[in-house]
Amino acid sequence: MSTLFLRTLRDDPAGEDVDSAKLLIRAGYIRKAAPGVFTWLPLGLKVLNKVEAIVREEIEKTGAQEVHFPALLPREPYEATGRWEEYGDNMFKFKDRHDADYLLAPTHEEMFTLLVKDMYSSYKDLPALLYQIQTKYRDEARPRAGLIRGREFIMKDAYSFTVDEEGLKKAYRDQRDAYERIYKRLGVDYIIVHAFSGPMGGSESEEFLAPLPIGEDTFAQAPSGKAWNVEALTTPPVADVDFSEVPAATALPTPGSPTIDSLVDQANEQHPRTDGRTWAASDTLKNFVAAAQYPDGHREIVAVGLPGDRQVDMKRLEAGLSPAEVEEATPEDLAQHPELVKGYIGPMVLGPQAEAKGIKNGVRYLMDAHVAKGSSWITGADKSGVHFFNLVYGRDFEADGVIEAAQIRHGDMSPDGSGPLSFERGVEIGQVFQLGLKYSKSLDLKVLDQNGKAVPVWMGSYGIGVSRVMACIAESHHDERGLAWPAEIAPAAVHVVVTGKDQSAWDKAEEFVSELEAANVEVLFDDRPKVSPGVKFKDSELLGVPVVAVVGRDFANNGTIEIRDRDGSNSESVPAAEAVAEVLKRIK
RNA sequence: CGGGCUGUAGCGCAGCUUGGUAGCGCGCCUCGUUCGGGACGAGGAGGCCGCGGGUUCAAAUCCCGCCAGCCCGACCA
Repeated sequence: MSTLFLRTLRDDPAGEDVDSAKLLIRAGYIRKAAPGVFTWLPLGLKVLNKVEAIVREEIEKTGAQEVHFPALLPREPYEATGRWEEYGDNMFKFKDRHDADYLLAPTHEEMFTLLVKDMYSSYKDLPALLYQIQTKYRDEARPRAGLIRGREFIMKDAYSFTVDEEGLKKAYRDQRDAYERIYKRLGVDYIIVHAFSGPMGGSESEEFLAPLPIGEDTFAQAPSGKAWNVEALTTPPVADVDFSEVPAATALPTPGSPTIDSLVDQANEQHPRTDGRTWAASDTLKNFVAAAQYPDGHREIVAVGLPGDRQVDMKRLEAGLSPAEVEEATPEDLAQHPELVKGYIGPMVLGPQAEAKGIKNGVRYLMDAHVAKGSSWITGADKSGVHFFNLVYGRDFEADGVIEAAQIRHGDMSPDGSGPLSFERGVEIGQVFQLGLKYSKSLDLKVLDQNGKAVPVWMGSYGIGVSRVMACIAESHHDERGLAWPAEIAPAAVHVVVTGKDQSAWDKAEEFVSELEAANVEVLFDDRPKVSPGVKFKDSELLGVPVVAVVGRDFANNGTIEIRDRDGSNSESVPAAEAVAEVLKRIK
């Protein structure tokens, strides 16, 4: 360490929000170069390289071959898949001196697809499995959490190319298994959640999340142990309700009730129930008007019916209307639909009812999956200050379809019916995806099958956020004194500290380090002269190497070397002659 | 993109209200003492006080503009 390029900091850096970023900077592993952009220092690179090595080793075991694309790419391939536009401001775009458009790749599906298209044209060439470990760029609106959400980050991305869906499923399975091995070896906790595949297209997809309170993704867990990304949650079918006793629907005055709260108050005041119960928000049906903007430029107005006691979850709604981007209908949107009376919008002017009445507004009416057939509602009567009571879904009105739009709450039934859901936060550290034919179709990747017929290739994509995983490990493996790396990725196996002014201890430490190195043990040797023991101990805790060996006072006094774990536990003083064996025992 | 806050030595910060020699802690250099839990003494190096303009005899400090960073929100395969 006397020559290691390192400067540890005593104070937390200003402006870092998460422990992993603070500690990695303080311990001299990384340095911030710009928001969301970091410089890797020798110790940080060591850890990163170890993470990469494990990822490489396990991915190679699946038969994947490593390639390396440029990060700097021309516009054309991204134009072909529509992502030049779709990525929007999140992609770093710029022009070269000839005024040609370029980008810093946020992802490489296009390039992999085109590469295979260039080189292969027969079913005999497949399956093919390629991967790279690459720096990716995304111009995040707001980078945060250090390496966890940066604008430049390192990712392993792999792609499978197979002639049929069965091949894809097998490749998917293989990668998924490899991911489990990787995360286990890295010593990072993970949970596999069912994911919505989003604008990437395709069908089956799972995310690997590191459960961390600082995570930005919320996932739901069922008692069965299964987990879902909130966007991917489905509501289990709700049983039909018997409405034979429900009286005919009536439109009643509810003056000044444009909101659910005011409506419930008005209903209880003006039209109290006779069964002793009071009206509640859950008795009302709220009709939310959304605008769906499709990639082809088409804008559709959609109404969604959902129980009044639930909020609209825009992410889930958007997932249901994919690939459209969804926002609440603007005043301009509503101006085109005078039949939609703000605050009093009801089913009777929407979907099938509208058509039956001859209102040709083209507004699709989608029902949230929580709403049971046969359930009766208080809902808008399309006139200011008037609501329907006892309007029954399936008797008085119908919908054009069912959608997942309502916010999921703690305690809701899980999709597999195993019990109530609970929620936790996590950081996405990997994702496996059955892309299907999306990219092969848009980029025309085909091979000739046995019959000489050109067929599109089935693709899968598999990503691991390498630098992000490292940060997650730092995030979950530290205490108030510093980092505490799992042995597999620690920058060294043992941190040897020499203290005191006794020359024999310094000589012994040198010898000890040589012996360890001869035994193939990676050593971080704190041989800084004129640095007090306290500083060296504090730094050893900050740096987080799992085993610490101290050659100092005890050696001078009685020839022993103290060996302990990073957290100070399992401290033992062993005769110098046995110290190497003791270290080997611990790092086994 | 909206709201809030902050830019002063390598790092963390004070000074700004009330204009007048630019400070503290850590780190760094030299000498000596110390040497198992962030040692001590003495001496030292290091600043376009974010940038530009204005007010003033005089601006880190007051005014205007810009830029950058951080936090909350929007956004986020």
